[in-house]
Amino acid sequence: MIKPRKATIADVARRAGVSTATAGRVLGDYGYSSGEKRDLVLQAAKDLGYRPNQLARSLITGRTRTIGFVAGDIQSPFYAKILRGVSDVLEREDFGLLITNSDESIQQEVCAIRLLTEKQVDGLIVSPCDIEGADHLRSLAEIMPLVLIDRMVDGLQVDSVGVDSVGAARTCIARLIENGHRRIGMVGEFHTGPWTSLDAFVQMARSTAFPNLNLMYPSWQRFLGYVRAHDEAGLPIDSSLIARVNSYSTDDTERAVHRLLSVDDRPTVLFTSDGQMTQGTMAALITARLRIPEDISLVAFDDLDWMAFVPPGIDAVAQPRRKMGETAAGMLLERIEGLDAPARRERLSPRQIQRGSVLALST
Amino acid sequence: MIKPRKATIADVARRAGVSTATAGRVLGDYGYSSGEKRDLVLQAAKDLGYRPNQLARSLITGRTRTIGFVAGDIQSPFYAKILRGVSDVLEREDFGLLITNSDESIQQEVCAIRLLTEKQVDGLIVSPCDIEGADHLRSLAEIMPLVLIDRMVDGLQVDSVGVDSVGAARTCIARLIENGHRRIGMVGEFHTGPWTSLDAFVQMARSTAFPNLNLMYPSWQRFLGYVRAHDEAGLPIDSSLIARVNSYSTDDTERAVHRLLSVDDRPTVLFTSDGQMTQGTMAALITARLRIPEDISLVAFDDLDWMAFVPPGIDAVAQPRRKMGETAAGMLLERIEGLDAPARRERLSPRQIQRGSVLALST
DNA sequence: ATGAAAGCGCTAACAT
DNA sequence: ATGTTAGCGCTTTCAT
Repeated sequence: MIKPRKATIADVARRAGVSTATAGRVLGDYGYSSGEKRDLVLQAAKDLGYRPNQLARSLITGRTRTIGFVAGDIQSPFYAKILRGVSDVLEREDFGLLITNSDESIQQEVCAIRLLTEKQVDGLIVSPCDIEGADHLRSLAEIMPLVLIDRMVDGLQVDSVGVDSVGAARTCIARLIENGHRRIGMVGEFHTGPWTSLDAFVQMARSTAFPNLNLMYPSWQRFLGYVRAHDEAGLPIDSSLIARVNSYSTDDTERAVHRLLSVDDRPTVLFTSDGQMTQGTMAALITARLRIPEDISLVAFDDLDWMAFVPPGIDAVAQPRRKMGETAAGMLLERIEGLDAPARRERLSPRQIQRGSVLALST
Repeated sequence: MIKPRKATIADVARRAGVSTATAGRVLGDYGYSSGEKRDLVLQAAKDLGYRPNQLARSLITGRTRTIGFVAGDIQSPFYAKILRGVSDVLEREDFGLLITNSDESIQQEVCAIRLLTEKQVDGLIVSPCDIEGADHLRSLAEIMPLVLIDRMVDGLQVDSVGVDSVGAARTCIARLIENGHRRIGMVGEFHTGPWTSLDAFVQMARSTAFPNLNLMYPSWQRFLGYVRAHDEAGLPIDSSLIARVNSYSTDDTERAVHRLLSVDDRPTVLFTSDGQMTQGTMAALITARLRIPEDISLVAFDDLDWMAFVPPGIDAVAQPRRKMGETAAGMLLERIEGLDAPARRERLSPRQIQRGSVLALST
């Protein structure tokens, strides 16, 4: 591999018989330039196969036309779809996209952000792994535009995009109740968050002085929707119906679901709080040889590719993931362009998809 | 958002009472420095909250510690998993990852590569959308390390990673034949490639002067495996059993499969050539109300998350996607470190997973 | 071991 | 409209 020294603006200028400034002006498309010199420079650039060095340009302008994305795990369909939306918007604007995984670890998140800022990205989209104590995000927001996705952070006034988890879960659970379900199981990742017990959370959910909904993890928000729907229907909350999974692992989820199903009066339907939980739950139902919806009904938060095939089709709350990515990228670009406005909260509405995995119970 | 001017090496040097060269040496960890000055500089850097500007460093060293990845579509599980593997290896080496989508369009691929090279990436991993006429890749390979993934390019001597598609398909089809299947349908994306008709391909597959296997699209390679298995078993090839889909669209695939199933003597088993084809095929089978494996058997190339749940579990040829990404990234980093060796072809072996979607036919 | 100075490739004042 | 010059923040000779 021979690396021929690449042509610089000085080379082009020399060949065109103009100054570097003029060459820069036509090549960089800024400032004045006459048609004559213009052609000269363009021709010279072509002859030499000139390619601009964005690094040099960025060093001086202070802008890289590159943004960073810190995802939980880019291989999960949730982030992969979001990433696609982000990427589409950026491509249109000729921006680059640097990606990293946090694996839900605050240390990795900090490292990822340091890497990205040192590479001088113009802005960052982060799906923060902690909604509190995120001091690094607070100081980050002071030095560059930041958009949060999926989760918000306490006391951080920056743009963010997410979905109306509480409302969507409420609607979803309300339908189950209308269909005669009374023992509604839920499978969620409740490892994180300030509430030690689910009952404590339920207590608080019913008090008037409830903390800002946005400051809860999505799974807690979905649980809140679950509680709200029950309260509205006058149904009690039985916390033995909630499988509290302590990780995003499929195996842990499967085990938790098995425990949930092994009780005397097992739930007639299961509601899962996200894609990971849904996969573990499906695995558990298959192992337990339970048919959907004859033996047990199922509704999932987050729609996945296979839900349309798996007979009889799995009902889902579909999050507009690609749109979330597009929105986040759009907001970030506006900030990068200099938009000075109060922090915006974009709350997209999930779509309820019914396919036949919920049995109507005759009560 | 107030942007306090960021501390530079000059600021640190001034505060520490040393020259910028010395400050640079300790901060950049190169050259000599005495313990005394060292502490001074480190302390000053800490006080000022100094963060190096990698851009400036890169401009001078000519290396950005960033590589680019041109995928077909990052939201597909295939690329998303590969990307994760790439990302893991890079993270360990403190490299950044810029990603782009080609959407299987040569124009977009060219644009993506231009964007990435202008940002001065140290190397590129590309899943090329065309295996011939890829001049831009040839000239790219002359100026920076390049690793190809999933597909190779005619006449391009660079490192590449893929799987043994021919062998894996052959093994897979051979098992179907052993199980008594005689009418084996295949669903593949055969839009691209030099062969106008499947029969012409089969002719060539049987001739001794066969072109380099690596210079075929994966779906053609898989079809070759299909042909080989048939030839070995002395079974004729009936091209009416091959659904030739002309895009990666699920709808097109579904239609093609419906046509395949509407013939008098329809196939007893379907073999799909990749994840996209599998999804379309599943949708078609559900619509046609065919049960797996009672009414029709199914084997898929590429294992997807849901294949373990969908009763009775879908048999699959599992590609080590994450490993493919790790391997590609590893090879690229070696080249970036200066490795000078002939082009390497890494061919990973897929794993055959049997779950129960193939019925043993009594013949 | 340290400092002075040059310069990576480009843009941005400032002249003219 | 064009050229001259001075950097952006850092690394890298080359002296000392």
